[in-house]
Amino acid sequence: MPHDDAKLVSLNCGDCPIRHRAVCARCETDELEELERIKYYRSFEAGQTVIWAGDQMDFVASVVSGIATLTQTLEDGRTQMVGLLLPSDFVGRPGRSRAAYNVIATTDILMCCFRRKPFEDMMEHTPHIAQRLLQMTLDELDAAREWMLLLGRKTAREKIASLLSIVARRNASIQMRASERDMTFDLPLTREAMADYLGLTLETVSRQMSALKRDGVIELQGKRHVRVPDMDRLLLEAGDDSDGGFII
Amino acid sequence: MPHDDAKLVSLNCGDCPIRHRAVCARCETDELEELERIKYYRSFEAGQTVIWAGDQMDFVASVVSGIATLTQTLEDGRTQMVGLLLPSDFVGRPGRSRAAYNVIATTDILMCCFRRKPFEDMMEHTPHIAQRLLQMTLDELDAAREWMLLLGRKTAREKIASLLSIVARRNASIQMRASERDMTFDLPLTREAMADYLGLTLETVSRQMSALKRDGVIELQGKRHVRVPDMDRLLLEAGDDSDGGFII
DNA sequence: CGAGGTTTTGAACCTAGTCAAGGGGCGTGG
DNA sequence: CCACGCCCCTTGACTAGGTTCAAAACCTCG
Repeated sequence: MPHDDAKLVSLNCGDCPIRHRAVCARCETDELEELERIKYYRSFEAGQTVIWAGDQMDFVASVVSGIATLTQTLEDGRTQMVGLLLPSDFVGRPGRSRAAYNVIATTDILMCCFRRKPFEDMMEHTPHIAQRLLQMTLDELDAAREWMLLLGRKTAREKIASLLSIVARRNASIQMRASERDMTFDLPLTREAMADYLGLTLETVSRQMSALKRDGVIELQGKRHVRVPDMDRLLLEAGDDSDGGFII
Repeated sequence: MPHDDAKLVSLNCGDCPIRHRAVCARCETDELEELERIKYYRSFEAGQTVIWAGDQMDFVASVVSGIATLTQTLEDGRTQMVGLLLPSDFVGRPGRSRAAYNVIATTDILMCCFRRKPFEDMMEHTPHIAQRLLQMTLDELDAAREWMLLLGRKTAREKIASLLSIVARRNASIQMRASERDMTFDLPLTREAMADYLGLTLETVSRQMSALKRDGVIELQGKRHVRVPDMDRLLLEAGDDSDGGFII
């Protein structure tokens, strides 16, 4: 039995930090009440495995806070990250009883879980949930496809620059100041996790980080704290279209 | 204006070859009638571009027959395939007015199109469509993630073997004889398209095809016709788990 | 038969991987 | 307080897998 060490938490949906971005975003008050009855919280510490691929999984969940990764592995141990789970992201698939991927907590995380069967039943008569889940899944599919371009066609340097701009952009959107050229943030990932994200080795990640630093594209304070003096320069290094690939 | 040369076709939903697998799979007769009113057919010849990324797109569609590809490109021309569209697959995204990817017909194709606005409206009050679309999108997301593992972590030889087993398996499922060890099929893709799928150059694809042939994993009659004498051997070469990665 | 597109093959090159050693920060325990 | 071990990261030297550039074979279609 996993999850033995999950701590118990209680939270009112109305006060939930991801209330307006998670699967429940479109739910009305009465629908929230129904969800409230089947939900429970679980927390995991940084480094813990939330679920192993192939495990029985009788819940689905939203990430409330913290960061987790979705990874896939080949028998010989080669591993590829296939998803990065941020607050409000959804874990699990309605209608599927076994996990398809490993879910690993990168930082301490809190998850809002729903027992799978009741959740599936509720989806049947609550279009608001299915609608929101569809929207979220379509967004994830777009992100996965962007990522495929990165994995298949970008150079190591471009891959690193792309990852940094993604993290920077996400950070900016949280702090609500996307316009500034100068950006500072903490990398939530180890070099190894970055390598698994980008389809590289950790040595290559390290070398390219050093190269970007040497070339003045980024500044490092410690291993994880990054300053980007010129965001446009970084985006250029990432090799994307100048607009960052946004489509409305 | 593109699509000038699209041929007109007429088809009754009841007789449609993708009736039970496309977005409309779960629709009742009355819902089909409503769809029938907003649908129209378009056909494209092999090699034609159906849509350019960024183009205005005022329809969504199902592939009825033939094969198309979804590709993304960097400014310098590097291109990565991010989706392979087979009969019953869905094109376009409700709620989005501009295409995110290039859609290119690989063979002659026939598409069943729905004007976007009416389709979106219909989705609102027809849960059967949204439900089916969610299911299809989740499947696509799984496929994309499997693909990410391939792009990020597999060797050229494993990539080729993986692609061949995917095509072989799909072929078997259409012909309903998955149990046979020996399989024969036509590759629907050029070497260049294979390369774009796998994140390789066409030269590498060609070399690895030759190597697999030399090693007796596959037999070639012409460039495109493939015979796999031992499917298990091919799956082994693909580097996946022995079960092919199926999860129920 | 010739033209154009597709594929194969060869040789040189280069990017990223592999293997190995060492640095730096941090917590624990003497 | 310092020493030690541990983990994470960096750097170096070498290797290998895949790309690039180039040429030629193959196919199909007019």
